[in-house]
Amino acid sequence: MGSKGLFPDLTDHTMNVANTQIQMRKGLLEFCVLHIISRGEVYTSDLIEELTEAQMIVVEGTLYPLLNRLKSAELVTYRWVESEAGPPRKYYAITEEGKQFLSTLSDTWTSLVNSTLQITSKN
Amino acid sequence: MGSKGLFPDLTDHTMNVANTQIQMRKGLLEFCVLHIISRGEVYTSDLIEELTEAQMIVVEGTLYPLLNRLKSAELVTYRWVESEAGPPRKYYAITEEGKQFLSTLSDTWTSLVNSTLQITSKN
DNA sequence: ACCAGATATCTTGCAATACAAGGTAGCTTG
DNA sequence: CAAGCTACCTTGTATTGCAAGATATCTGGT
Repeated sequence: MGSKGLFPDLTDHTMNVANTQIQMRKGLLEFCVLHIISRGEVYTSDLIEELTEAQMIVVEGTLYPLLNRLKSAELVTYRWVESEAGPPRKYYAITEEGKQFLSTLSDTWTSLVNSTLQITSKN
Repeated sequence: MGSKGLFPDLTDHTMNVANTQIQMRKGLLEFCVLHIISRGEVYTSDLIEELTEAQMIVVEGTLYPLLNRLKSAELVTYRWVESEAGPPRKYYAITEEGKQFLSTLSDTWTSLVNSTLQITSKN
């Protein structure tokens, strides 16, 4: 939000709903992706389809780096599978380490929902 | 997670639980802070106290920039109030614009909870 | 052989922001 | 008037969602 120019930043009221929605989804997206993968092998288009069905829109530019991070952290693995029509696909599966991580994330998510409820239910 | 050095980044398994917890809270923190302010004038220590009670830890270095962003976006206002013991305090109150914003955030939050539930309840 | 289109993966650059750490300043007490 | 507390603010770092575009594979029509 910083004004990096020479002038006072009069247009810097950029805190908008869309931006906050993005913020809210961070981390949650990782949680959901890991959960979907934990249910069985999927590739990227499968993930996008299920996330979109659940009203949680995600684009490729977001998902590929996220999957690479999960892979680097050894929370998921993948194997190449040839497609009947088109280039080969990376099918992702969860690791043991990933399962433990997912379990902790579930607890964190439950806590956050409860904390938010505690605050927003006050009047 | 990129390896920026000359060697393969063997130590780059930095995707940890704490990090993801931070991600999950982004945006949500703004939502909760705005909600607390909407219930009546508070200053920073009040906010920290209530957030801590709800297990949503936050430190000053996070909260002050956040409050300044809310002020710049005209979602909240503040007035100086002298303290009986110590330096004066900024007491924050929500604006009409802030109330509308908060209402939209509530809807977003509800949607996200439902989306996550839809995904994580599958098996 | 070749080209167009569809599918799939990956990369670059930008913007936003939580946090750690440190700084400034007012007030009270001994 | 020095020490300690309270309160507000700033700087630097790391992370990451997204837009936009690049690369590569396969199929089918000509």
